[in-house]
Amino acid sequence: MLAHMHPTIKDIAERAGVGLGTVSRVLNDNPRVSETTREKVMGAVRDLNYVPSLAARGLSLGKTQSIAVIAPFFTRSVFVERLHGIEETTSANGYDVVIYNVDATEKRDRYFRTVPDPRRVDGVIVISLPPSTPDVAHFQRSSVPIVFVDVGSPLCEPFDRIVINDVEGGRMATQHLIDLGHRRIGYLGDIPQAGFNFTAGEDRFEGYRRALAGAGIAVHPEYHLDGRFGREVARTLARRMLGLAERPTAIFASNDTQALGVLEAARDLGLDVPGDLSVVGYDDIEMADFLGLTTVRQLLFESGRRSVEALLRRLGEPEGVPICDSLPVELIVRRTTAPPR
Amino acid sequence: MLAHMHPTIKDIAERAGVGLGTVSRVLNDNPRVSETTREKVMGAVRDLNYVPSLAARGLSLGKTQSIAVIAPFFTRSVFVERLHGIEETTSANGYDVVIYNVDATEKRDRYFRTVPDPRRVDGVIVISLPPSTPDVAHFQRSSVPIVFVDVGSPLCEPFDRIVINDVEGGRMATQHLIDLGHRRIGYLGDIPQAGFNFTAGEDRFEGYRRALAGAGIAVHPEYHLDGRFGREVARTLARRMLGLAERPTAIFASNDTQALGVLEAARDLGLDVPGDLSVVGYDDIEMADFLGLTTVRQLLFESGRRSVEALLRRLGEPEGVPICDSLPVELIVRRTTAPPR
DNA sequence: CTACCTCATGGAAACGCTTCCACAACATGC
DNA sequence: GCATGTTGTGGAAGCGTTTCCATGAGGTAG
Repeated sequence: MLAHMHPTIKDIAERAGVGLGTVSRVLNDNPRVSETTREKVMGAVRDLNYVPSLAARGLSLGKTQSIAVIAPFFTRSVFVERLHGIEETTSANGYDVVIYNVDATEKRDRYFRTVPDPRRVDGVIVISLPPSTPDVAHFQRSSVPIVFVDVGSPLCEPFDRIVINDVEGGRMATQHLIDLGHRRIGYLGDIPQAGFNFTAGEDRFEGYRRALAGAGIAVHPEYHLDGRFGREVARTLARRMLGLAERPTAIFASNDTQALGVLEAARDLGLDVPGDLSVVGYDDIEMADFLGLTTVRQLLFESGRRSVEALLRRLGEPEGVPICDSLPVELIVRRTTAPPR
Repeated sequence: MLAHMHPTIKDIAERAGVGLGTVSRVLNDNPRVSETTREKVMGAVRDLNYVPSLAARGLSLGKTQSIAVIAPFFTRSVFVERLHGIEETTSANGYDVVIYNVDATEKRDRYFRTVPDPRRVDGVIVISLPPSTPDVAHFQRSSVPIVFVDVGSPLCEPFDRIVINDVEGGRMATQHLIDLGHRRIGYLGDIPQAGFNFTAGEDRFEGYRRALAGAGIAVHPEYHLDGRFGREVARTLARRMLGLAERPTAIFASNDTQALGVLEAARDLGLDVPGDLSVVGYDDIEMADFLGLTTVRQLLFESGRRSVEALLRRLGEPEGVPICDSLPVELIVRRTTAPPR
């Protein structure tokens, strides 16, 4: 017995003594089927353990029941959390998630060109990767709905997007330090990784700049350093900044990982945190809680969830003005910030 | 102009002035095509910007060019790292990765039943989730190759698998403490999350047990506590263990996250690490390095890479004895272990 | 009793690909 | 000169769905 073979609607039709169309109608809840035949068919479906072929349905319908996620460095907690929200919402709605990890600009370009294909996926979520003008033109030609998460670029305005108010987050972090009485406040950012043009860093810096301006504090160029993402680089840079004759009494790092580097640098130099140095991070990754790091929390999981919802909405309603969903940020004050001595 | 429509091989055939079969042959590098027609076809492919339909090819060939990963709690760093290795290797070989995150046993059961379907994916990688006997029967009936990663269960022997020598890892960690002169060594494990039957914890405990036995140290029941995965629970349990009249001078936690909880407990109780208490973790997640946590490193990324390689091998060679690839573990000594006072 | 709807149903066509079979054109061996 | 390859090619069949169209059965109204 070919018990392991997969039955097709033809097998079901034969066993139930009905036609192919009828089986398909039953499976798709078409009301134009009598109750008795419906039951006969459902019986055969159970008997033969029928499972429809997604590929065949996809071919016939032009739908794949799967959505693609294009994200950079998906091992970083920030992306993992977003992906988590995406996965949960997607699976709850009967879609599959296909992940495309971008660890080099060539991969991004390749995925941007090949993934948004209606025969491949029903929708695409792009995280933190701003497209170029040709990319946008290509996306618009494609009939696949695209949602951008955490991409501030104005080029994305024709598409649905979930944005984070990073300017506000940067402002809040900096204002917190100002409110504590700090005047010499350093900023440690990550360098827009060659060609990636992440915008979050710049926005957070803009918030920092505005907060200082609002308090009438001049931006001291030596208090602003950027480096490649990662703890080690941040540690080195922070050490340099803390070695200045008139060193800052507080440092705002544009993400928690770099904030850890700052903490290490402080430890290296024998500086007490928060006594000699206040430190604020950004993202509120798990480690931040463990270390008592003051930071700015963003709704990562939620951003993933909403991106899927936006996609599903767009699938039902292809036309219509693009929505822009802005997520709030929140300052989480812990033990690495205090008034300066 | 329907410039945005996707051309089919029929369009290519017409434009190149050849038949459908010829186009297909060119696209599949069939040698039975003359050089001149091959060039004509390739020209048409470029002109029309042809991209083949995966669904159609899949339907015709019974292949999908995608592999599934079924993993529990994929936000935990351990799984993220493994997934990273999987994604990288998979994309390098022209396959797509579809992720199925298991956060409840029902989801695991559902995925186990529905995902290993040759019409859905070409292969399946299961991480840390031991199957039941009926599951195994179902997997064997299915024609989809399956690779298990980090599943010690003997039920998996009919399948390819990548295993981690967790017994040895547990032994190494414990032996390290014994070598330092500790005799009162606690063990903090994670509870086999209701129904999941993760085996790693038990194996690590077994290693702990053997190391003690080898040194002629009796296992003290009060020095062994298990709790749900997570820092907070571990913190509570560790506090309990450290509150004993004769408290342990060292604790081996079965994973780094729980080791963090132990560190917190020590902090709570004003115990100096490693002066009053030595702590060893397991996994070597990023935080371990930051905190100077002594731990056991396993090759997470590598385990992902190898699982894909095993799958690809199996796709080329469906029959043949299942391979069992055992990955080494390594003790990383940092600053949380020292001889007892 | 006839004309006309409605409802349930069967099956062909279409989706875009691969593969197999048939055939034509030409070369080879005796 | 004829059988016998060999090579390149075209196109039909098949993969498993959905959908559209045709049909027959039964119901209702005149």
